[in-house]
Amino acid sequence: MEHDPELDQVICNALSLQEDYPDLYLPPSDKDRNDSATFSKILLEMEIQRPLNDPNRLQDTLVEFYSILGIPQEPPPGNYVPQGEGFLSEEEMAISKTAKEEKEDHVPSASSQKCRKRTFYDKQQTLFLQKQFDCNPYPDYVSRCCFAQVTGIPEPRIQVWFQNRRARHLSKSSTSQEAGIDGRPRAQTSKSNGHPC
Amino acid sequence: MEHDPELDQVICNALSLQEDYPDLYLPPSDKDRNDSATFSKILLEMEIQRPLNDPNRLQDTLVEFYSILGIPQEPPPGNYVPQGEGFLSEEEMAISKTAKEEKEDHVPSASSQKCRKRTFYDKQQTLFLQKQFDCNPYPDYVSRCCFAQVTGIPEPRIQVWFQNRRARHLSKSSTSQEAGIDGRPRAQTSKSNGHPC
DNA sequence: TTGTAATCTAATTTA
DNA sequence: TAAATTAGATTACT
Repeated sequence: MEHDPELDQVICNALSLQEDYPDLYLPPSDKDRNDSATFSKILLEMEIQRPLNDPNRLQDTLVEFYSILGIPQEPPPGNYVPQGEGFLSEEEMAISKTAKEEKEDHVPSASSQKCRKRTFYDKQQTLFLQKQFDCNPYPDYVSRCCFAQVTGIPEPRIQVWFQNRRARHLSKSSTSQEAGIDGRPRAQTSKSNGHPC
Repeated sequence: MEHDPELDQVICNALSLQEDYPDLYLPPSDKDRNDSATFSKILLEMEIQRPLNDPNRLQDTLVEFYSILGIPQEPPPGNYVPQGEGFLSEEEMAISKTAKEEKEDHVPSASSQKCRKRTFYDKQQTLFLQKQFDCNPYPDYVSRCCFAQVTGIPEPRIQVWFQNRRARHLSKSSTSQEAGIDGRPRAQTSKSNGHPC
């Protein structure tokens, strides 16, 4: 078998997707996944490349395509209400309420949800991350993925957590002390700023 | 029913998690999800708060806990091999090979995977994002989620895409022209740098 | 080589 | 107080 760079690329993409979605680590329920893939494919292939910045129009479009695909739920991104009783079951009613209120607001571009909502981590998660931070304030991607697996916090959030933590902790220690932290001291002046790959 | 801020917080966390993992938009397969939740919970509750920076030790720990939970797969983050034939079925063998090679390398902290592997987007995805960018180079969280749904690209990746795109496109146009782009011109000097929430 | 995804710092805003 | 966002600079890889 020869080396196929195109296949390599496909694999890299797939792995990267996997790593963004730890759910894919689980035994897959293929039917659902294919539905999702089909959905995206149809949307893209029908070349909906008009600007989607009018949320109402996009909302309508999404609902339309979901109904074409025979998926009953309407898909408001950010407040979809799961039907099953797994994982989020206890919050279902409240989420439903939130979604309805959002609907009545009708102006998501206002103050209702410009930013991603702040995530709050519980004591165990914070403690865990702090321990890792004390050991190495610059965890690489693999480590971050490990932390994500253990804490249940998505890897991108963990990355942000470490960024913010470094901003607070390292700069403070560099002003008060000589930044004698294990791993790279790093925060020195403003040179060699890029990533350490 | 009274207002419960604690419940609100739980809901916010849940929504944020959902938004990081579009898979949760799908009809959930509850058993699998509970397995995952249980896994994380056990790991946290047994207070594995020792530093996880030795990947080999973590690897062993994860395998051990997976076996405790009766989950047969070993979970190397970044190169787990899915068993089903959905979504990634075509690449299974090749991914398996990659995972095995990674295993033999045994030194993930070297050059094998410090960074997240670069993701490549196909023409349609790029075209779609470019159209959105031309319309508004500062999509808010809701818009980014919409783009994520349509393109199948995870929201955090879309955020990075727009960051890089702004870095290239906006600064270039501001030097050559007067930055007369729709939406905020923004990139003017170096004041009011924070986020626009 | 060029283009682009990923990473970092520093400053900032919001809840 | 801390998570989220941005600009700007940099690095790695194709």
